[in-house]
Amino acid sequence: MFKKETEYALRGMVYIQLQNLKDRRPGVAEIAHEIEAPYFFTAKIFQRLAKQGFVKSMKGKGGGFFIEPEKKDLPLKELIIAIEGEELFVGCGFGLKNCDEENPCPLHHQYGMIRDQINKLVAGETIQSLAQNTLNKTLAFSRDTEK
Amino acid sequence: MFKKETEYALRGMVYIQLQNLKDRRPGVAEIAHEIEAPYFFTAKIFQRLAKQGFVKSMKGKGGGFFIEPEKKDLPLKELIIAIEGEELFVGCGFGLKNCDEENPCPLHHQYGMIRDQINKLVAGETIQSLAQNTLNKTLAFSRDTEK
DNA sequence: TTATTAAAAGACAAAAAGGTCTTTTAATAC
DNA sequence: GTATTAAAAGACCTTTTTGTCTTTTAATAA
Repeated sequence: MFKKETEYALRGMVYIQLQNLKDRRPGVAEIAHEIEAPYFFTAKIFQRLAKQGFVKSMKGKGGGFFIEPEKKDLPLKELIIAIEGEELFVGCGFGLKNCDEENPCPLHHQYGMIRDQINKLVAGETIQSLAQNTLNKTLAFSRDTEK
Repeated sequence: MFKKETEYALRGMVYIQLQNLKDRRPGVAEIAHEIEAPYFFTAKIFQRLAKQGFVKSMKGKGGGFFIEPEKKDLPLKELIIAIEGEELFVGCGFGLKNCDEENPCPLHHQYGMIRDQINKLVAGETIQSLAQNTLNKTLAFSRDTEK
């Protein structure tokens, strides 16, 4: 469904938020390890997210990543679109350019319902809501769970 | 959602089926043109599908592709899996290897519902049912519609 | 100010996806 | 048979995605 980059970004953002709630700022090494993503790839992804303002970072000793309070309630959708574009949210299941109500592809209505659900999900959930899910439900999304 | 290759395959299969219903066997050139896919790429895709038994082909004059009666009711899902594997139908939205009921990711339940819908759609529809959709609904899935 | 820590920047590389083209094989038409 | 038509086979290429690594910059600690 999502690209690897998007998956790593989502997992990493939730991990950062969870740590921030404990007043910690995890660094790339910690994030990559916990979300089971390659170190350098993780570094690159979060550099980009930092440049785009989704996270803040601090260099040097005690440095690491953190999410500003006003950003933690950003819908996942915006993060996803920033990474992989919006095809998933607007495209036709059949891949047709000009598929619409006037001119529907054979999957138009059925696929439309699924696409609407995807939209609803990622527009409704936020990094914060996922972090809360994790806290509430005796969690599970990373090595944390192995305890 | 789907790979380009899958989209072309779905569009092409439906087009072949529609033409078969008119007792025609379209060739690669015709298929590629009608579904707006690159000629050589389309050729490669249908060679593979022929090798896998999803379509039959005939060489030489009057040759082209056709779908055997017993194959036309094959669920889209089988075709899709043959092309791009089953990740879409089994994977975790978060990309976790061991995400399950015991150990759910923060998106587990919400994403699970979407994945179930996708499964239901592609398990329920067939090349034939899509062709019928097209015939019934004053169609639309290709250049045909430009009339 | 020097050492250390950690992110930023950016080059580089491997793998997968997407796409192109030439040659070969098999069918039909003559 | 020969010519023609059209798929099969397979080499090749381009772009995107995924991943790696080195060097630079900025922060803190001593």
